[in-house]
Order: sequence, then structure tokens, then C-alpha cells
Amino acid sequence: MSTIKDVAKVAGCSISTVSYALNNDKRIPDITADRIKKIASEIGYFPSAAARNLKKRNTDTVLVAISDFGGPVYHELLDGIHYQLAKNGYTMIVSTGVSSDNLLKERSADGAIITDIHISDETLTQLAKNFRPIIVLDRSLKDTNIYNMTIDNHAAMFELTKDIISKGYKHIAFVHGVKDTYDNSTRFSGFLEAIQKANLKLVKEYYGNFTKPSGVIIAHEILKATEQIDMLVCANDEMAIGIIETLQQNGKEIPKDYGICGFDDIELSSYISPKLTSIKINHFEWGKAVAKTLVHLLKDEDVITKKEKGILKIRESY
Amino acid sequence: MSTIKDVAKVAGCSISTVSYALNNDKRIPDITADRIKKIASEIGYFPSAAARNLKKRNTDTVLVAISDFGGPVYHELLDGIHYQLAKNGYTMIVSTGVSSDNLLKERSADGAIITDIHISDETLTQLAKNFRPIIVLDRSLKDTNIYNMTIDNHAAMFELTKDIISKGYKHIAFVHGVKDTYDNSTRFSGFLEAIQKANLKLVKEYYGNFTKPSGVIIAHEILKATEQIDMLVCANDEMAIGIIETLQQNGKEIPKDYGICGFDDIELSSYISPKLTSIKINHFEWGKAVAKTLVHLLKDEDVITKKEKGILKIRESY
DNA sequence: GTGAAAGCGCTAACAC
DNA sequence: GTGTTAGCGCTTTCAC
Repeated sequence: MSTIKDVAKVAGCSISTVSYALNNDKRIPDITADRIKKIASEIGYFPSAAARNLKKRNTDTVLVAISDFGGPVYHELLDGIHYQLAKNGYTMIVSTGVSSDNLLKERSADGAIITDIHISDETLTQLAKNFRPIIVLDRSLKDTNIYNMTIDNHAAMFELTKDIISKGYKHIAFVHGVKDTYDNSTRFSGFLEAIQKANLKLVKEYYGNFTKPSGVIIAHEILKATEQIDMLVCANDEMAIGIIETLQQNGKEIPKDYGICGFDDIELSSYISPKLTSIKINHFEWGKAVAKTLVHLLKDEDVITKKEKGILKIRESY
Repeated sequence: MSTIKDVAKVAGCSISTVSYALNNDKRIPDITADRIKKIASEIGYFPSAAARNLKKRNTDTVLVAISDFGGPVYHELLDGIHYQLAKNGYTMIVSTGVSSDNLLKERSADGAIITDIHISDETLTQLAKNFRPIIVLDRSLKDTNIYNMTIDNHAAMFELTKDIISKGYKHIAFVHGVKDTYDNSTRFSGFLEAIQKANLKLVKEYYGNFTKPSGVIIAHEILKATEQIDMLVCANDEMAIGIIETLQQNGKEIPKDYGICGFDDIELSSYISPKLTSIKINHFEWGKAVAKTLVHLLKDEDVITKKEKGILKIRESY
């Protein structure tokens, strides 16, 4: 490992001159700077992040904490965030689980974007004292240094449900994802508002965890239900897909026996039969908007955060 | 931001005592250690990664560089790597594009796992001089400090092709992914070996880039082909799916008009109709094995690296 | 059992 | 235009 000292030695100058040259300080004439850069590259020198971070008290890095790499919804979000961050000269690191905790606590980044329900509100507010800014995408959390840029689930689900009702469905059940999460609560509230405005009553509620397997289990409960149900509004696509598959395997037809819809518009949803009606979120654009906001925040500029809108994708499942 | 000095001040001791206490050095009696830990937590102190990394000259962090978050194959790999790394007390950071370059150059991690064809062999060998170990998953590269843990594409594709031939297919075309990549070359070579051993000749080669859209384009070329083709062996599932869809939209039946197969066994492959025959890679186990090897390497222990095997999944597409 | 002090590799204020 | 130097926040050697 070569250090700045090695470069200085070879170049026959002081380490500060090397530092200035490498950081394009205008005080160093181009001829000198070029010579030093050439030497640095010859001996394979690159400044150490650890040393620079310690001295400058910043990392030029942004952390994105996600719940897991397993779900189908993060790809475009991350691509969008990275696209915008790179454009602004920031490095993006992505982490999950205990790695996120470590990185956050030890301030391995200048700012963070959080979409991981496993990190508690308390942890976040505690963190936000030393570490700012933090943008949360998966909850509504008021605190200094914490900014909310969630999806407008309520409005989107309200529209979807209105459309369902307009098609004549009257015996509607709701399939919940993980309870007490922002996504589940707000999707449910949008649904409820539409139901109530139409003077309909909620026939039944099922409780899953946003995964396909939980949809499979719920489908079996649906098959045993004594209530009349003609429509299943699901808090996300993955559960909806598990339900569709299982219902079909048990001789039911969609949308003849049950109408169904999801949320997220994951890729699979346009492949299954019938194609699933859902709410599309443009995750790439959302990611770009979030990153752009974070960059402003990192520069201590004022920002106005707004919710990301979903787009109704009406297909064949009801 | 509180530092170790603040803790020392409150505790009425020196910073070295604080450091010892927080790092569970046995010289500090439990009573003192507990008191110091309590104070640290009260004032919200956490050691700075930058300072610790600089002093200790290591980060306890592993970098995983991937090409993009867009493809469907990385989730389980990353989950597997993270699972094993966390178990061994390492923090995992994931990066892509220019962020990977920055992180690698500046030694923001102790070791790296690379599966990003955008990083050149030259860059990697250059990097490996300052930064070790590096495990590559997407190429075959011999160099000090660089270890190869690729998928045994050749063997898997050889088996698949033998099965195809045994079903009586004689007019076989190959659909390439990105040229000169490890995955494409080795999958093609396994295919070729089986074809040649059966004294069959390769009817036609198509060139895509591992994505569904490139499959769509190729399907249109297939429809215009003058050669007789009854089987399409694709270098991955995504291209195969693009081809199937497009062929079907143009009135062709699979597997009646064309047999087809893929590689990777992505989730979608068991949903489409007909279900795609493919090679399944257990990405989670692969990730675990890779991480386990890296941990050994980080401890300067000897390792034997082996290729990950694929499993033939015969379904309905030929 | 505890503390003083050196030093990791940089940046940047200051001096010349 | 260049060099000297302090110091970022830690860990760890060496005294006591």
C-alpha cells in the first residue's frame, strides 16, 4: 500500500503539494500537478477513504438500507437512486439487516435512505441526532433531520377501490400485508375510505405478510369462508399472485368466481393469467426524486418533499 | 457528535480506558466497564468507522460489486452472502457502477466479491495489488489475490444439451448473451461440446445481451430464418422468455413449432406457459459458499475454491 | 487497572 | 507556489 508520503518522496515535494495537486487546487501549476498525478498513478496510489473521511468529516457516500434483496420491488428504486447520486458525485452503498445497523451507527455515510421496516422508529430518531439527513420511504415519521418521501398509497388505493365499486362489486374482502407498516395501513385506509363513501361494508379481512406464501395460506381460508365474497383487494401483488394460483388450483375461476387486485405492479403481474390489475409505481423516477432531495439536504438547501403517485393499471383480474 | 473524549470526560477516566472498556478488554473490571458502557449509551456515543478504520487498517466490511440491481438473479446470491458474512461478524455493502470503482480504489472494504462485467480484468488485477482478497464470480481470472468461484456453466449446459438431443431434436440454434462474457462463453462451449459429440451441426447462432428485449428482437429474426430450426438453446432465461412471448404472439406454438430452453431458472420461468426448461442455480447456497471462502481468505487461511453446480430443471418447453 | 502518548493517512490553515 | 504542521477520532504500546 502506497501512501501520500510515497508519492511525495518520488515527486521530491511535500505531502501537501501532492494533496493539493491531486485535489486540483489551482495554486499548483498544471505542469507540476500533471507530473504528480502521473507519479501517483504509476505507483498505484489512491487516497485512503478512511483517512480522508476522518479528516474531512464526511464520506461523500449515501447509504440505502433495504429490508432484503429478495423482493421484486427494489431494483428500479435503487437504479434510480444510484443514477442521480452518481450524477452528483456521490457514492451509493446498499445494505440490509445487521449491516445497515453497523453502517448507520458508525456513520459510514453522510446521509441515508431507509426502506427497511426492521429498523425501528426509535433507532432512527436516535440515529438522526448524529447523522443527518435521513429520508424514510417506508413510514411516516416526524423528527428533526428525518424526511418522509413515501408513496401516496392512500390516494392510489382510493382510486382503485372506486373503480372496483363502479364495476358493481359489493362483497369485498381486504387482504392485509404486515400489520402496522406504513404501506399496509395507508393502503387499507384508502380502501376503507372508498368503501365507506359508497356505503358498502367490509365483508372480511385477511392477514398476510406481503409474500406469496402468505397469499397461498389466505386462499385456503377464502375457500372455507362462510361469508359471500366476490372481490379480494390485496395490499400487494405478491400476495394476490399466491391467492390467484391457489384459487385456480382449487377449481375457481378468476375473475368469474372472485375478482382480485394488487398493488406495486411487479413484473410478474403482467405475465400471470389473468393479468393482474394493480397500482404501478415508477420506482426509477421515485428513486431519482429521493436522491435529488437528499443531495439538496446534504448541501443544506431547503427542500419540499412530496409523495410519489401511483398509476392505476387496469387489466383482467376483475 | 460525541467522541471518545466526551465519554472519558463524563466517566472521569482516560480515553484509553474507555476504548478498552468498549472493546471488552479483560483488563478492565466489569463494574468499570459497565459504568462506561452505560455512559456511552446515555450520551449516544458510537465509535466512528473512519477513525477506527484508519487506526486498525481494516474495516470489517466486505464489498459486493454487482452490474445492476435490475436483473432477477442477484437477490438470493446477496442474501446468501449477507447471511454468512453477518454470521462471521462482517458488514456487507453492495454497490454498482461508478460507486463500485470508488469504493474499491479507496479500500472502503477489506475484501470484495465481484460480479460485474463492467469492471475490466485490468482494473481488477491493478486493484488486487492493494486490496485483497478479491473473489470473482463472473469471469475466469488468474492473478495473485484473485480467486475464481464461478458457476460450472459448461458442465450444466453440456447435460442440458445432451437431454435435448436425446429427445430427438436435430436442427438446433444457439442464442448468445453478451459476447465474451464468462457466462456466455462457457454456456456456449458446453452446448457445442454436446452437439459435436452427437455429430450434429449448429444450424444458426443469434446474438442478444441477456435481456428480454433482446430476445424479442431475436424472435423476429427467427421468424424470418430460411434455415430449418426446431430447437432454440438460450444462454439465459430472460432472452428465452422474450423469444417465447414474441413467437407466440406471431402464431407459433411452443414446444410444437420450436423447442426452447434457458439458463438460471429465474422465478418467472415456472410461471410462463409453457413452463421453461432451464438450469437452476441455488444462488443462496452459492452466496454462502463464496462468503465463507472470503472469510477464510480474510483470516489468511488456505482455501480450496470450487465451481458451483447447476441443476437441470426439465419442464414443458421442449 | 489506568493513563500518556504515538501515530494511522490524510486535509488545510498558516507561514514563507 | 510550496512546505510545515496540527489534528480528525480512534487503538495500542508502554509506563506506572
